[in-house]
Amino acid sequence: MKALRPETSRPVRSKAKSVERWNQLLLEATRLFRDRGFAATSMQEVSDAVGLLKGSLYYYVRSKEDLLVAILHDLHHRGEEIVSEVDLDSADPLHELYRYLCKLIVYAAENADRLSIFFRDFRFVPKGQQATIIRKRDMYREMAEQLIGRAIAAGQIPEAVNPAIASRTVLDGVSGIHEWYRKGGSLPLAQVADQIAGLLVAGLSQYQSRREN
Amino acid sequence: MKALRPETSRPVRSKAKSVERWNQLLLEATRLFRDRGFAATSMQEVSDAVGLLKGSLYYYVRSKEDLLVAILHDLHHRGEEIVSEVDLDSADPLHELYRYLCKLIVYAAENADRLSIFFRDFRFVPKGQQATIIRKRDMYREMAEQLIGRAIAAGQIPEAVNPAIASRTVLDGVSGIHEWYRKGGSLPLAQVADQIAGLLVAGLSQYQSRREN
Amino acid sequence: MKALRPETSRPVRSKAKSVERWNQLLLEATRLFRDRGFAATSMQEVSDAVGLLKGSLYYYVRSKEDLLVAILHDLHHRGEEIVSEVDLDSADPLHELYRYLCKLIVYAAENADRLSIFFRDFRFVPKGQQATIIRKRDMYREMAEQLIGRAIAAGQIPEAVNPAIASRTVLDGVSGIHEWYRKGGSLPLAQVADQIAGLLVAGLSQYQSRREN
Amino acid sequence: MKALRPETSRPVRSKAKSVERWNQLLLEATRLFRDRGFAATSMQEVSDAVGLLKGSLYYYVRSKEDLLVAILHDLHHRGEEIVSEVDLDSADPLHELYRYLCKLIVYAAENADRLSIFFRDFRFVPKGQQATIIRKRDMYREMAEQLIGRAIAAGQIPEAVNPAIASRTVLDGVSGIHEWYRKGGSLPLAQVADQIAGLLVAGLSQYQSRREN
DNA sequence: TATGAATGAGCCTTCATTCAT
DNA sequence: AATGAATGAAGGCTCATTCAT
Repeated sequence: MKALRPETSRPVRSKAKSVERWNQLLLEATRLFRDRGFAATSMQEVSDAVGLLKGSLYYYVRSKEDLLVAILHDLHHRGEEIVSEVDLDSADPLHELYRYLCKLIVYAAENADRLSIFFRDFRFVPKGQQATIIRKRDMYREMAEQLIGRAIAAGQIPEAVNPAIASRTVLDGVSGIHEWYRKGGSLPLAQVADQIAGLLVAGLSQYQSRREN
Repeated sequence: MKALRPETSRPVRSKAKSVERWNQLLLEATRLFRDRGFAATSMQEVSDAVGLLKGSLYYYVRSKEDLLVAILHDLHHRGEEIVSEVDLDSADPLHELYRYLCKLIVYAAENADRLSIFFRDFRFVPKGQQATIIRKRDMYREMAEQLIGRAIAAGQIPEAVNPAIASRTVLDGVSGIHEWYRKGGSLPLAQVADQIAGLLVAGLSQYQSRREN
Repeated sequence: MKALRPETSRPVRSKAKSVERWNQLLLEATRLFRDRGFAATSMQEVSDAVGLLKGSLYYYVRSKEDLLVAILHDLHHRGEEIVSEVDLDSADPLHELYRYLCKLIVYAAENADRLSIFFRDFRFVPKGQQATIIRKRDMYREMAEQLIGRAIAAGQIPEAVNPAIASRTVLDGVSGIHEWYRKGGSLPLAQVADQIAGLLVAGLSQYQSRREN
Repeated sequence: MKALRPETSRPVRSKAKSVERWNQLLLEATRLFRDRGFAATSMQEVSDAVGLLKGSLYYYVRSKEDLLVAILHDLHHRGEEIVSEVDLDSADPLHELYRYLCKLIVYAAENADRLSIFFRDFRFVPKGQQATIIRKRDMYREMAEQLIGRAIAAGQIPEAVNPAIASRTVLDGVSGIHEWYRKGGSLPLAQVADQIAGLLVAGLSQYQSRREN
C-alpha cells in the first residue's frame, strides 16, 4: 500500500520526513473523513490531527479534494491487483468467482474506512477526476459479470440468471461488509468471507425464480 | 405516505396551502440532498427550488436538520409496514423470506433517493434523534435474521449458515439496489426483485463452504 | 398609571377589549424587556406572551420601538407628579428635599422594571423621541439641584457643596434602588426610603472636604 | 492594565503584531458597545473599526461574547487592586472608607465606558461566565459594608444606619459617575471624588431619621 | 518547512414588518 | 381583530485558501 503523492505536488527535497508526514496526513484524513464525512471535516481538524497549523497543510496538499482523491486512489490501487489475479479462462469459473469474491470481501473489510469514504463522499471528487475512479469501481463489477457469463456458458449457473443484475447483487453483498464488519469479531475474517461468498455463489448456481404473479 | 410535519413545527392547523408547500419542500430537499449531499446543499438552493426566499424556509422548518429528519422519518414509516406484514410463523419461512425481500427490494428501488440520503448523510441527524431512526433500520435486518433462524430450524437452510452474517449479506444485496436501479430500465421492477431475492434465497438454502485453507 | 396608546395608533372601536389588550401588551413587554433587554427580545416573544400571533401585534403597535416609548412615557408620566408636588419656596428646603427624595425612592422601587429598561435601553428610542424623555429625566435632577441651591442660600448646606455634583450624587443614590430592591424584603419600603434619603440629606448638610493632596 | 487574551483563544505565542491588534480590537469594541450597546453592535462594525474583514475577527475571538467578557474582565481586574488596598483594621474606618470611595470614583470615571457596558450589557455574558464577574462586582459593595460595620463599632456611624442599605446607597452614589462624568470638565477629577465621597461619608456619620409617619 | 495573519465567499438563522384575507 | 404566509435585510460564524516571512 504505497502512499502516492499527487503527481503535481510541490518540490520534494528530504524524502524521509516528507513522505512520513504525507502518510500521516493520509491516515488522519482517512480517519476524520470516515468519522465526520468529507464535507463536515475541516482542514483545521486535519491539521490539528497531524500537529501542523492549518496553513502548513498546503505545503503538502493543493486542496482538500486532493486528500480525498489520494485516499480513493490508494483504495483502488490495491483493488486492481485483485482483479488482475483473476483467471478468466479458468475451467471452473464459478469457483474462480468464489475466490475473487473472497478476496474482495477481505479487502473491503480491511479497507472499510476508505470504502466508506468512497461510498459516501465520492461526489466531492472534482468532476474531472471522477471518471478515473468510477472506471476502477466498475471494473470490480464487470469482472464479476464476466465470470458469471463464463459460468453460465459452462452450465454452472442457470441461464435464467441475469448477469447484469446478479453481478450487482453479488457486489452489493460483498462490499456491504464495510458498514458492519469490526476487527476482532468472534469469527476470523476468512470465515466471514466464506460465509458471504459461499452464499452468493451458491445462490448464483441454484437460482430459480419464485415469482408468483 | 403522507408527509408528516415534525411535531415541533410551529403552525398547528396547517391549511391546504401550507401542506402543499411542505410537501414541495420535502420533495425538493430530497432531490437536492440526494444529488449534492446534505452538507453540500445550501438552504439557498432549497429555497430557490421551492420559490421562496431563504429566510422564508424557517416558517416551515426549524433547521436544516429538520428537513433531513423529516425525509428519513418518511422513509422508515413506510418500511415498518413491510416488516409488520411478515408472517413469522409461516410454515415455509424460506418463502416468507423471499416475499419479504421482494417487498424490500421494490421499496428500496422506489425510495432510492431517500435511502441514498440515509446511507450517506445519516450522520447529520442530530444526535438526539439518531436512535429512533437507527432502531428502525436495525429492524429490517433483525426480521431477516429471525426468518433465517426459522428456516434453519425447519431444515430449509443448512446449519452451517451463520444467521448474523447471512442476514447482513442478504440485506446488503437487497438495499444496494438504491445505488444502481433506474426507473424505466428494460426489466420490470418485479422481475428485478425476483432475480435478487431468488438468488439470495437460493444461496441461503444451498450454501456450502468452499474454504480451502 | 393610565396606559396611553400612542397618539397615532390605528382606529379604535370597541374600547374595553382593545384597552385591555394594550395594557396587557405593555405589561408583558415591560417584563420581557426588563428580563432580556430590548434588543434581545423578539416580537415573537411578546406576541407569545399575550397570546397573539406575531403579525397581529401590528394592529396595536406600529413598531417595536413604539412599545419601548410607551413604557418610558408611562414611567415619567407618573414621575412628573412627584416633581410638581415639590414646594420650592419651602422655609425648610433641606427637609423639602428629603421628602422629595423619599417619594422618588418609593417611586423608583415600585417602577424598578421600567426604570431598568430606561437606564439600559433608552438608546433604542428613536432619535426623534429621545429629547422628550431626556428632558423629563433631567427634570428630576434639576429639581434636586434647585432645592440644594435654596438650602445653601438658607445656610442648611455648606457653600463648599457643588450643587451640580451633589445633585447627581443624590439622584444616583436614589435611583440605584431599582437594581437591588426586591418587594417583600425585611424592611418596609418607607423605612428603606428614609435610610437612603436621610443619609443623603445628612451628607449634604454636613459635607466637609477630606482631601489630602 | 494589560489587555489579557482570553485563555481559550487559539494562538499561544502572540507576537507583537498580534497583541497590538488584540488591544485595538478591545478598544474599538469597547467604544462601540458603549455607544450602541452590545446587542446592537455588529461584528461588521467592529471589524470595520479595526480594518479587518468580518470573518477575520474570528482569528482573535471565538465569539462576540468573548469580546464582551474580555472587556469586563479587564474592568474588574483593575478594581480588585483597589479593594485589596483597603485596610480593614484601620483605626479610622470612616476615613478609610472615604479613601476607598475616592479611589472607586476615580476608577469609575476613568473606566466609564467599560462600566457602562457592564451595567447595561452584563446579561449578554454567557451564563457560565457570569458568576465570576458578579462575584467581583459584589466584592466592591461588601467591602463598603464591612467598613461601615467597623465604623459603627467604632462609634463613627450611628447604629441606626442599616449597613446593607447604606452600602448600596454609597456604591450607587459612587458608581453613578460613569453616566455623567466627562473628561475635561471644569473640576479636576480628584475634587469631584472628594465632593461625592465627602458627601456620602458625612451622610453616614451624621445620618438621622426624618421619618414622619 | 512551517507559521501567522488575513481574505472572501458563503452558510444557517433570526427577525421586524407587511399584507391579503 | 386577528391570521398566516412571506419578505428582505442583516447577523454571527466557518472555512478553504493565500502569502509574506
